[in-house]
Amino acid sequence: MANFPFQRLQSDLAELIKKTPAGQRLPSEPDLAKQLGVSRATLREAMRSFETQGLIRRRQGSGTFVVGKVQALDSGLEVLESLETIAKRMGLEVSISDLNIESIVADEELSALLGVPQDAKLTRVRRVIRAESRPVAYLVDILPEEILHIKDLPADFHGSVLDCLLERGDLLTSSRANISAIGASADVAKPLEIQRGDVLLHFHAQLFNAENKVVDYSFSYFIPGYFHFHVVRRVGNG
Amino acid sequence: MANFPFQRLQSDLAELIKKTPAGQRLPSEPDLAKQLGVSRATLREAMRSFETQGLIRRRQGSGTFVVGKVQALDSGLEVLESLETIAKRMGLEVSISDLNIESIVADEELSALLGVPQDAKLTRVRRVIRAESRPVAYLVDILPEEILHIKDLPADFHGSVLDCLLERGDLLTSSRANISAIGASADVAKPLEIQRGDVLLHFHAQLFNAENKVVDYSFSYFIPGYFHFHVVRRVGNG
DNA sequence: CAGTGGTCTAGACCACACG
DNA sequence: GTGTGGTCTAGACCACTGA
Repeated sequence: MANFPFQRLQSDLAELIKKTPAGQRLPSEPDLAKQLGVSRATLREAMRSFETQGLIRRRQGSGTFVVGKVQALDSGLEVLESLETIAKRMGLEVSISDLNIESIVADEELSALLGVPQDAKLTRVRRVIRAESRPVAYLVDILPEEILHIKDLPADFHGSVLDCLLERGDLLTSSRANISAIGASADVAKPLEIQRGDVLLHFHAQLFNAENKVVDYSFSYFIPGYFHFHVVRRVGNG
Repeated sequence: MANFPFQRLQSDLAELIKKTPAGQRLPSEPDLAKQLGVSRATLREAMRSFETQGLIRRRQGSGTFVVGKVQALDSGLEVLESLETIAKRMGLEVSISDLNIESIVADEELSALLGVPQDAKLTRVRRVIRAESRPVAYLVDILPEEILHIKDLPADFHGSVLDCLLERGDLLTSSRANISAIGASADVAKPLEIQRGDVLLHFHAQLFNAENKVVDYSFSYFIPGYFHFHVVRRVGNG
């Protein structure tokens, strides 16, 4: 018995996943745990990283499946584009699910972020973005109702609030995005069909119009393996 | 007994941490688990997110401590600056530890990334960056030996390879950084004094000189709570 | 040395998918 | 119903800290 079960386990798992054809189901967790000589808890912990890399997908009630090589959505951060636009350019299919549109009221935090009075009415749009039928991102946009009323959203809304505003002719200039990493909370883990605590890349951003007013505040959660975000950084004058 | 132990647990923990003075030790894990009516495994899972937020710090053998409010290092991604430069501008103390400088040989991957022949000699610099004595980032730079030989590093090297090259007068233009999120591997968890699997923000970047040659390839791992990275994104012409 | 966090185990019960 | 992954428990052993 190795002294470091976890390291061994990860390489064993990597090998197993590699040699399993795409779409195939892995042995069940209890079986696999026995085969690999570890407890189920340890096995599950080791599987997490493979899931955030997009190599496997677990589905409650049905099993854990090996995923074929995924084409990640590739985007430079200097330009703000919708995921739809990026996907289209790359020739990928994306769709949305779990669409939820609600009218909410500004609390202290939102009133500060959006520059509106407290208790102002807001529109919140939440949805899951899927690439090749897999959930890959969870997006939440919050806008003042004057900017976007629930009724303003087209019946065939297909995922991007940004594209909606642009098509309408709104003059938008830029977005300020904060970039972080978080563990998935229960709220976001469920729609993304991942485990609570799984690693996510997280943006929260303010979108500005030509008058420098905030028209949209958004939270975005990305499953890392499905995205390649990059940015070119100028070297500061030394 | 609540049906959702975890949610309750997280808010109970948040409250406990809030009302505990900075620097104070929390009860031990077995004690706390009993107090809160959960198993130790569940308690530890719930504590993870507070650690990546920089609210608590766990030290093996001594205990879990509440951390006073931290001033995060704030940086725009348009400009590449060393963490040292950022910290200095903000009036924060940073130091380095676990400095390791080695000569290595290019494998296939590194030869492609750095644009050097396979088996070329490279210099690798690894170190932990600490802010107010806490580990907050783990940085690895890899450069061709012609660019930076081990002997070229000053005896008083204090953390930034970028600053080193700039002070020497190298003409550097820009860096291309890829941004992702990962769970900490054992290798990086140990020097950062966090748990394996904890959430980290991850950059890997190529640094270019005036001739558009790659002079440095770097991996960076950041504990999310100690950093605020942001970027201004131009709205793509719709 | 006693007490702490770090890791792992074995087993239980649940919610969900599918036949 | 049966089998899957999702969650939680109770307890063990280890490595480390600090008196």
